[in-house]
Amino acid sequence: MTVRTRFAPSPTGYLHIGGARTALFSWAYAKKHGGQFILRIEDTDVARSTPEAVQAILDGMHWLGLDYDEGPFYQMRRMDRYKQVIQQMLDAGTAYYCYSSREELDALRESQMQAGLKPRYDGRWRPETGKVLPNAPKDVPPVVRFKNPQAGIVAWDDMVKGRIEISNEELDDLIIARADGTPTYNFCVVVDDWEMGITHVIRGDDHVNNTPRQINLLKALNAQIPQYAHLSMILGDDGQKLSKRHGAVSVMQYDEDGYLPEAVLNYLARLGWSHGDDEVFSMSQFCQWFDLDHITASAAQFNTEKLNWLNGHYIKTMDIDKLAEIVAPRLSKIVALPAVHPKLTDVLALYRERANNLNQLAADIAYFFHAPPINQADAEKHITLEVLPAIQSLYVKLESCEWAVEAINAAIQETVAQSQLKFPKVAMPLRVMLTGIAQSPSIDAVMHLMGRETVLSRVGVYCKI
RNA sequence: GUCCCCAUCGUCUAGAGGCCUAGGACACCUCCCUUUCACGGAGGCGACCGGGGUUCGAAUCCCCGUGGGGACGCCA
Repeated sequence: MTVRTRFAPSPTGYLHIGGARTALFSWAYAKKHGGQFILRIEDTDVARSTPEAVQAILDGMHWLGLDYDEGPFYQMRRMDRYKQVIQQMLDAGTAYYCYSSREELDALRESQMQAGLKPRYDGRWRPETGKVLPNAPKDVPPVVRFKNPQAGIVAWDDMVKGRIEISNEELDDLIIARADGTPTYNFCVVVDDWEMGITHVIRGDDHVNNTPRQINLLKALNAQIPQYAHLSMILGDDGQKLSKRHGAVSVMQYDEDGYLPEAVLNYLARLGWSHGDDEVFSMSQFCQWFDLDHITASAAQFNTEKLNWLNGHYIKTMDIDKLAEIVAPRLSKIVALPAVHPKLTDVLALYRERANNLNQLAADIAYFFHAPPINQADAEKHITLEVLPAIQSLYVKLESCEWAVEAINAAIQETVAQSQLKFPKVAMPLRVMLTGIAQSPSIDAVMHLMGRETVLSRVGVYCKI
């Protein structure tokens, strides 16, 4: 039996970080076992589903590189099939019409809650041998309910949480078709998982409560029961549940915020799953290692600091040409590139070591491409009357020296010796003049890369007598 | 309220009864490297929720508490 997994988001919002991890684990599990990963869009909630959300999910999957073998399948396009199955169940007596109005149901729920009971449908329209049903009201379009077993237990061995048993007494007859005839979530999932041959359902643990209902439905349909693995949720950086206002941003927001998909993927893989002490690994390595035995059963808190560290790691180690490709558009947003400028890959070679964010990296190197604003505090601290004569004499040397790192360094050393200043006394003001701030890589390397013309023009500002 | 799930450093985690004086990573601190800031290197700080069992032996198994979370929709 080949493994078939699926990711089944409802298009009511972005692909957020929790959904992305669920997708990642499902994807990896299929890859690991040489099976198929299926994307299914659960869009039966017509009121809340939007094409924009569908696109956002597709974009997120694409950015992360989570490719699917089949799909995307849209549930709205399978309506006929669902209705067919509902009719079969009606005919087989495993489902029935219920004419209770919403108001009636609300009142029932209310009174049960008051009495300290779990709110459940009381089965007033459930046909039973020997039971006399009320007359169907003319003005209430009926819903279809599943005739859930009333005794016994439903149990499954969850691949993450272990054995879970629920008494059928806890369950009620869930609605599988609305009054307008459209099928509901639990029913569509069951039909789809069944007909798409899903062998492993890997999903968020907010679905644990749906599982016994789905298993009962599957049994009523004589369908194979898949394996279930329920992943615990991801909490925000502050330990709070992710929500619209609480960092539940789209994965695409991470792209916008300067993160590499490699870093996000690696981070997510390690959040709730482990392979001994391994922290940094590629997706192909992950797909070889991934299993359901090493998934943590408890919720995990998102940690941006660690993501930053991983992001830095991938920025430092990735192919430099590819890095340049990614940084270029971010740089363009900050500065218009001049006709003549240092090669981006050369600049990145000098700067990637100190970066852990693509946007920050682009901002940090912008001074190579335009005259930077000078930080006043840094200027006042380092560009002093005391050092100006030395800078002026260096300027003259730079006009004619060979334009190589060693030669530039020699010129600075010579200036240092002649002026009897310490090296930093000369290097720091240069930094500020050239980069605008007091921190940069080796000043000689920066100058070399920047080019003689730019260096002389930026230093020259301070050399007018 | 009812049902279900969860519980190791601040955070992510290793841990399948003796390998645990509880390991790694991020963060933090110190030192080294150094031409500033980073990077890198070497150290350091820091945890088994509480109580009972079971056992020669428990972070690991069981029970009870406590705390946290989820679910109880004609949402998914």
